[in-house]
Amino acid sequence: MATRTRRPERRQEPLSRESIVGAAVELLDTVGEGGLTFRALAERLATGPGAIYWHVTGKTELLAAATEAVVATTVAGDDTDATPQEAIRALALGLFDAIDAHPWVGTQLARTPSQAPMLWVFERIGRRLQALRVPEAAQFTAASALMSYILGVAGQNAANARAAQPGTDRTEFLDAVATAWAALDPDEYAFTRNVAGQLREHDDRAEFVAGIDLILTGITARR
Amino acid sequence: MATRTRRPERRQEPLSRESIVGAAVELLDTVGEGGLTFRALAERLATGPGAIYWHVTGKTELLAAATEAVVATTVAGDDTDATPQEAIRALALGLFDAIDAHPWVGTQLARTPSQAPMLWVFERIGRRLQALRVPEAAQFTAASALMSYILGVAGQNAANARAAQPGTDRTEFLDAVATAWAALDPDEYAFTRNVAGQLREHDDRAEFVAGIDLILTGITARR
DNA sequence: CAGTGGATGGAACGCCGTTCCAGTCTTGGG
DNA sequence: CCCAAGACTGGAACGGCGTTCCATCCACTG
Repeated sequence: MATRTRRPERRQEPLSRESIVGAAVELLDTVGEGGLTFRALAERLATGPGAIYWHVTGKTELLAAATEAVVATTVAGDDTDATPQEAIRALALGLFDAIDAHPWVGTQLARTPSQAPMLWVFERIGRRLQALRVPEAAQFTAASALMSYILGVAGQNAANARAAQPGTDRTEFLDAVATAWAALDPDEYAFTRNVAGQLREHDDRAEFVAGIDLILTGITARR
Repeated sequence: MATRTRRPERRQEPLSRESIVGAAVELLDTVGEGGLTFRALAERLATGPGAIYWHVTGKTELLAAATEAVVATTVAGDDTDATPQEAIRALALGLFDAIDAHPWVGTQLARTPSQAPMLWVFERIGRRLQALRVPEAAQFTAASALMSYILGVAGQNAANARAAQPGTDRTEFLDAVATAWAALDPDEYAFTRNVAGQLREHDDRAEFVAGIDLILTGITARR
């Protein structure tokens, strides 16, 4: 065995807010939203639950910090010389992809939207709307509508990820829902039955930008 | 005192799924989302937690049932001879008002949207889109976009209700946020600062239908 | 070299959803 | 008319959660 060369550091790597948030993100990604526990986190960090509270006030703040950590990397890409529409699409898609990779981010954003990350998004969207020459009086409405839509999709993606959690792959899941739709009562659910096929074959990402474009069209179509 | 005329019923009013769901709705309305507890529910129903499980499989189903109970009353109003746009607006507004009165419904809908209530809404919206002569291939996209937007607003309303919970009235709350926005860094948050005034003075309901109209405009604006 | 305070981590508290089960009441078949 | 069977009740208990408490430790400072 190795000789005890020096008295070991207090910890190999001291606890810190960043290390805790990092471990929380890993835990959320691997075990899911319900898997983030102060006990599990403590075990992963080789410490006790109490120590974590020295660096973080509670679970709410921890979740907010984890969300910020993920979103910060995706919103980083700044201005390009794209058209305002393209820039908004790109911004929204960045968020979409982040949520797709980390579904719990969707839950968190939809749950407490007035946090810092959505403020970043709101600001970026707003600037592009200004570039689109949206009248000042309509800017808040337009930006809010885009935000609401994005948050709605975020929540739904998170919900779908939650629902499909077992071994089932995404296609299976979609297929199951589409089949259930197709089996609905023909009188009461005529429309839903009718679009079951589109549900089965649709591409989430493409649908998402299509929705963004719908709103952008509405915004730019002067009445 | 009254004489014991007959042996008392097992309970004055027997437990039933409906009575349990009703009590759950009352609890959610009065004490909030965190106040719905099987113990609190049992106390309100003068029974023990175990008895509730005879009628309801668990908290998830209870929340779903409570949500359905509330939404069912609002989606009840059926077809009129309004234009499709007006009908969609009315449908969405009905949902909005229900969520405004019961913020926990917003949380629930945004959290598990593939449940029955949102299917009702989806169907109704879809039929109106058909009436609008939206091309079949675009119907799923259009209906989904409207749903996502509605769910996004639902989640935000619930979040705001959660955030403002103390004694603060809505105007105060909005004022506080608007003031915070106005105090942001002028370089990093130029747009947000700019619309802080619109945030302060906006009407949630009006903004909501404005967003619906934006999407409807996008849907009906053939490219 | 003493002591002071930032940092640690294990134990404990109170509450939750859920399960278990010993009972009670109702009912319908013999 | 009785009594087994089963629907239904409600209190106790289980395991796990977020959070708090606190005895302890280590790196500094004077």
